[in-house]
Amino acid sequence: MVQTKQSFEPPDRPAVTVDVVIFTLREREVHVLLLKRRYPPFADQWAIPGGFVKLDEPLDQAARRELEEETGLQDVYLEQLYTFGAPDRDPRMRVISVAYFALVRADVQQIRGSHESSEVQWFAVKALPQPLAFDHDQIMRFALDRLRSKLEYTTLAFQLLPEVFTLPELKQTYEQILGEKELDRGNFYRKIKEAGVLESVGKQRESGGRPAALYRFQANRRDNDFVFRWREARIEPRGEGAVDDAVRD
Amino acid sequence: MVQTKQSFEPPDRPAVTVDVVIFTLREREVHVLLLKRRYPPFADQWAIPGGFVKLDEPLDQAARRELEEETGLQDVYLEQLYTFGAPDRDPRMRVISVAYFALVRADVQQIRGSHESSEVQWFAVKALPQPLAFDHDQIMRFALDRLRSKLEYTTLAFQLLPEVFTLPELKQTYEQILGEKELDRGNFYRKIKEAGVLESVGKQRESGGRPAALYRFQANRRDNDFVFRWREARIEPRGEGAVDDAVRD
DNA sequence: CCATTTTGTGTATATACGACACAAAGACAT
DNA sequence: ATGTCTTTGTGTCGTATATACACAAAATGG
Repeated sequence: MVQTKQSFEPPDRPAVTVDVVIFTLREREVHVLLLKRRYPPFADQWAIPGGFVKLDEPLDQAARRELEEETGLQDVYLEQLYTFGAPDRDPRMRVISVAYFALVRADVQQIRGSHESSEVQWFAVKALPQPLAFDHDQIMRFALDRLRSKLEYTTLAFQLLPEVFTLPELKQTYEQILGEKELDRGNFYRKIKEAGVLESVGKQRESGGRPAALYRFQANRRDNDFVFRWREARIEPRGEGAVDDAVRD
Repeated sequence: MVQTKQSFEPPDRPAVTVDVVIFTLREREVHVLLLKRRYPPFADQWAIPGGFVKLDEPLDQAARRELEEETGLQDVYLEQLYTFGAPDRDPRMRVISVAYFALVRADVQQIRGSHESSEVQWFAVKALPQPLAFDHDQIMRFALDRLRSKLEYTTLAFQLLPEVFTLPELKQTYEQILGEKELDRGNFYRKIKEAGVLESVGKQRESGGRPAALYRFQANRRDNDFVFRWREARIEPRGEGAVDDAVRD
């Protein structure tokens, strides 16, 4: 496939990697998966999993491969986040990183440890080790911002919950991601039910007080004409344009 | 800077380019800048301007360089769009393209023709030549989707208009980008004025009927805490997740 | 000076939002 | 049993916001 042609001789090439911010829900809190680096640079610091893109490999396939290597998970929600390319972000060489974020369900927890690095560990996003290696603090901020903002108008939260869940669990997930503020139960329930994306599973489950009804996300709704806006606990709308300004990438 | 280190020998590297979708307003319509390719592949087809990223060059600086080379413009709004990396998107070799979109003001029209390609031309987005070279049709769809969706909650439209403009012009710009449907004048005026981002310039200008008042965008509002939602002419919310699905990149 | 065109403003109705009260369903203790 | 406690679920009410639409204002031209 690589064939030299007239007037198409690219200069020295940067390396290209994918990094994947993997979110999940553990004990009702949002967590991300980090690896501890064994060698310099940034030895003994925590980093987002990632690796080189193979020459004939699509970008999101590379992201899925990394995800699978680190967690053993397949078929998770994956979305490209942003591409980071500051010339000095890796001191060894020019590395351009296409960052992704992934959401894995709370009930599929057969996460296997990785072989490559000394340690793999879930961290609550509220208690991340800092600083992370490379520019991964910045990537993490991007991922969290995106997750928060998309939560306001998509069904992303369902990707984090187990197959079957209760409304209090769903509500708590929203609160976790959006911030501290507690959402109003009545308004939340009404809005989510009016959206018509929930399917009752009839059963119940105990949790201290009155049992909560179980629901399942309407999987058949492949027509994603669904918009679920949540404004009550609005986070400061630091628009992406401003973010970009801050990147100076 | 490039130094070989232990256990960090990347495989053959893909080439990395930046492509820039450049939007402007010409005769009240949204246009994009395209180049006609002189050589294969895709000879004589139209393409989005772009080029290789230099080894020590930040990504958005590369995008600004391409933009400047093609249009002579500086200090325009620029935002990273998405990174396209399908292995076969360029038949010659593996090329990963970081796409950007730019908004240039209508009044700064000293666009100089390019030297590199045979032709440079503005096209109305409603009358694009098709198909474009490479996967540029897809990139164009992405850019338009992003422009539309960001128009609902940011001040992006002002980046397309000249320094001083009228409310009918602003309204028409929104209509152009959002689609066909005509927005309600009363509601639009009220909303935009309540947002408090307009500064009256007092003067007037003729246009057939009653003269329209002139306004300037409040530049001092660098604090982008401003949110301008427009819902009336809601476009089908094909969320980015769905878009990603469609990419299969 | 009256018709026409386009800009600008006001109003009325419907819908959505946010705060809050209260009922329902279990567990547990007395 | 009965009452208290806790959490879930539903209803309501005032307010804000959105949308549709009417009408006034400022020019132009016969």
